[in-house]
Amino acid sequence: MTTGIETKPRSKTKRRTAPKEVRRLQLIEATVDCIAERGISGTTMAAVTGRAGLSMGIVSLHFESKDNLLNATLTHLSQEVRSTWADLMKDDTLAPAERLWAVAMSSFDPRIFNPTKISVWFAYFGEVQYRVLYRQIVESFDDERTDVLEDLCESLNAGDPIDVASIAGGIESFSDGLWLNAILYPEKFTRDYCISQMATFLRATFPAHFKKPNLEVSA
Amino acid sequence: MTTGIETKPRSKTKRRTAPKEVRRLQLIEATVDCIAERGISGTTMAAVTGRAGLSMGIVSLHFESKDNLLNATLTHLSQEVRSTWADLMKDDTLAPAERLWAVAMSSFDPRIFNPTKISVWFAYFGEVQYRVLYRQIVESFDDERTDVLEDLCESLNAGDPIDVASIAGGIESFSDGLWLNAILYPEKFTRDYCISQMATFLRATFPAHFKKPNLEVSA
DNA sequence: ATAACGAATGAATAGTCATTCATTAGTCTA
DNA sequence: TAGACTAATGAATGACTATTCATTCGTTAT
Repeated sequence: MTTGIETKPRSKTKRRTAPKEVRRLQLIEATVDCIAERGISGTTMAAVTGRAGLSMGIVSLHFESKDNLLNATLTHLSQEVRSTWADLMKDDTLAPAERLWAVAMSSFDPRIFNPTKISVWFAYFGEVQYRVLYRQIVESFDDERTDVLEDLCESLNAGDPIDVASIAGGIESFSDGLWLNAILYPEKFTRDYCISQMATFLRATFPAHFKKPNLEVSA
Repeated sequence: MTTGIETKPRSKTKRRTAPKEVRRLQLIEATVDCIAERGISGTTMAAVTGRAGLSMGIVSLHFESKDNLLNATLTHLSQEVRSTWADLMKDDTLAPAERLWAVAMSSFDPRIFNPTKISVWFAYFGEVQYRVLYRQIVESFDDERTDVLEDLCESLNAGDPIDVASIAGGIESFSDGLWLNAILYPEKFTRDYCISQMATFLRATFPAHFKKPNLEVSA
């Protein structure tokens, strides 16, 4: 620890063995925090394991290598985003318009829409160009969401398939753009501001379904 | 060159001295290419200087340090984006609606909207959370564009100031989101697709000013 | 209680990289 | 052309980091 890396002081109790899944999650969460604080390249093994309160060798024990840990962390983030919208879809009392609204707004659920998580996402996006696996992981989860959005647009719109794909693409782009601005300009792009931006977007896109006294976000 | 780094073979002619500005630009351009290919952390001094056909020591001669080179590269990119829209504003024969259209569409000018440039932008965005200077550089150029967009919206809208800021924020977010998707999904988010997305957005936002047989992009 | 096993440790290793600076080469002046 | 000045070089240096593995420790079964 020659550098000024902030580490959670190792617990004074004797070391304990723990189930594989506990250790994996512990390391993934430490990785998320490290990336948010110092970026992917600043996320050294010493920093991750120190923050997790474990020893250096533990990563190869549970993930084989740093690369694997980084991949697992991205997969974990993707699953977290997926469950944020997919859980809402389980409620089958919702009308299609409400479902579309809920999925679109789920991007701003505080569990995933916060400075730490968003900055980790953009750390990965910054490497997507030359890390094939990162792109594949992100794509596999995004595809699923795109399909759901397209189906929902279809059921509202009865439009031709091309428009449906385009509208779904617009919703996703807009929400990605709001995420980026949320880390660039957190003062302006607060959660409430982003939600109201998305609301305006949805109302303009489906004026027949979303009226002025708008539906509320469920999250 | 123990790794497989691709370097432009050093020219066989004798080395030449060159004006400071030539060397600086040469190094900045090599840096852009390197970042697009291997990310910021993969952008080593050996990679940059090798690609520029120069020796390792040259960076400290012209930029003092790697950090300075990285800052200068981001500033260079920002200036390039700025001049892409600012040059269009020089044409004072354009009506406000045409000016707004032109500024919004300038994001997709091939000089700045291409895989190399966009991926370098996102490499920097990925570090913006913990590199104060990166955020400051981006912000200083963005503020200027936001002001211009707000003024143009104002002159179209005659709306209240809050709406104007919000609409400008929407245009910027949407264009950022299209950029991100352009590197994630280049097959779908082509230049033409992004332009048509932005056209739809502008028409929905200002139905009175942008009719179906829409204005053409000037770039 | 103790043996046996797997989890966890962390010092040592091997490698990478930014920076330095003594040296070399091109250019300009007198 | 000689001398002086500055641009450019690249080997050497020192700092940092992922990975390894012999050792230690905790837990479980007997």
